[in-house]
Amino acid sequence: MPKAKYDQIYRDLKRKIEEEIFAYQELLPSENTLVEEYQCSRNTIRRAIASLVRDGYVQTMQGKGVRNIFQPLEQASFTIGGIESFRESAQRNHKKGYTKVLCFVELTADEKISHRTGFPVGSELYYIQRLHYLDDKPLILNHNYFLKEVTPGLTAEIASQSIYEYLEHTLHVTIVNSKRTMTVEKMTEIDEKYLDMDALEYNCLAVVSSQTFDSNGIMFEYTQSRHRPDYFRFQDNAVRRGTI
Amino acid sequence: MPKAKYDQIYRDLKRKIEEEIFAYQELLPSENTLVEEYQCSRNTIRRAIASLVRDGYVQTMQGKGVRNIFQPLEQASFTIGGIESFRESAQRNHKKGYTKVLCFVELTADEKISHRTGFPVGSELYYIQRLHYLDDKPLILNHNYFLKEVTPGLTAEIASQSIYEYLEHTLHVTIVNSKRTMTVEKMTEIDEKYLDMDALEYNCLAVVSSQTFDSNGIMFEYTQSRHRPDYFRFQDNAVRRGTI
DNA sequence: GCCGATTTGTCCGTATGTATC
DNA sequence: CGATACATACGGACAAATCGG
Repeated sequence: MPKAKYDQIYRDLKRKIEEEIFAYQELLPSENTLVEEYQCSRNTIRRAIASLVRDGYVQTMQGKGVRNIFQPLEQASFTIGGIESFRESAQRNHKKGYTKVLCFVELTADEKISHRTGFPVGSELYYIQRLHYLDDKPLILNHNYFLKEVTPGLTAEIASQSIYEYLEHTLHVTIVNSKRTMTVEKMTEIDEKYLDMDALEYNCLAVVSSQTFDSNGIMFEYTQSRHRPDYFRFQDNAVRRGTI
Repeated sequence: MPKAKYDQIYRDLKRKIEEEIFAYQELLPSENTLVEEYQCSRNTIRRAIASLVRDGYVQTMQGKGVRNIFQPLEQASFTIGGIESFRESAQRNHKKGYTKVLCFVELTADEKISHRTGFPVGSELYYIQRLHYLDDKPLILNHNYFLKEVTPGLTAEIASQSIYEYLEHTLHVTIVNSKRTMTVEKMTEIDEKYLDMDALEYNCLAVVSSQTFDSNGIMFEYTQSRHRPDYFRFQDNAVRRGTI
């Protein structure tokens, strides 16, 4: 739980924007006004605002002010945002999810696995195959590779609950950074079977591959998530350099 | 051209990382060392480093240092990054691209268009349909909607070159923010025809929808880009809150 | 068009806290 | 324990863009 002042201000402003206390296209109070309001330095206010810019909530305009450009949207489908587990995503999307473990083995990275995942040859790994359900529909087929050295004691039981919860709360591994690549791939028979798809309808999947790093800068996870295309949605906000 | 000091330092460090002057997993010089080296304040150094973190180039570790986690990758296919035009992307990926204009009309947003694009009903728009080729292969079918008020004088001729170049250099519109959504959609007959696809192979497309804002916080562009799945690749870096 | 007030952008110096070694 | 390194926060100065009179 971050209790930094800039983070509290950031979250307070974010809430006010989401609750439309600031209207769309309206200017937020000036930085100096917010300094008075929150009793802090201007730097701290600016840091909170920079985070809102990165989220695509506001737009700063030199000489004019900070404009609210947040539009509440009907997110019909399952939306992927920053770094979060399936559980957290399910909660944020107000859905009930559960996870079935299809396979749980230990293995050593050979040349082929190394090339695919980015782990060095010889790394001791857990390989886990899981199916994520949302509202009783199988949506995501997940292939996880975890570095045993960083994630000792992982079990199929834990994998059926939340691996991230185990990592953060029991092992105190902190997830910091995640590099993701999104592509579209042909559906395999395995995908078809587990995701309950008809290849005549869709014959492709949305595939998200990610490498995740812990607070020591060690890559400890490689995951390939294969998503049902009709429930996949990825959101992003790009900002031209200069503001952050 | 940003000539801010923090931006120069950011780009210099980025270059050194890309050229592997700092090795993978190596620690960068400490902030205080960089303060000496670049003759600036610690805040300025920290700002440059924060940008590198956001790019997924480095990882900061309190009490330890800043670790280089950049891995040069073989980007076999066309990669999408931040905000950039097709032309810029083509150059970055070292490919030759050209653009064919399929349709160029002016229209007024009705209820349906408004709902799809986010423009208010009654907005005067340019609607442009374009096909982007890379190495003589049609890769992207683009549907653009531009707000006439912000982008006056747009022509089919300009659209066949670079609309963004016209906007930035002639109209001096500065693109600041872009909200994007990625989904996978069924291929239509139009897609199939123009993108030269065989629906028996792939029957889906990667679809990127984006709303783009100018420096006044006005949404002036809505674009839907329909990508050939076999050449589509989107990269992203997610960071847990706290660093930025 | 100019001037002054307002607002955001950049940069600096300093102090203190916290994590690592 | 002390030294080192990053994290947070403050306050101040000046630049650049905008707006109203």
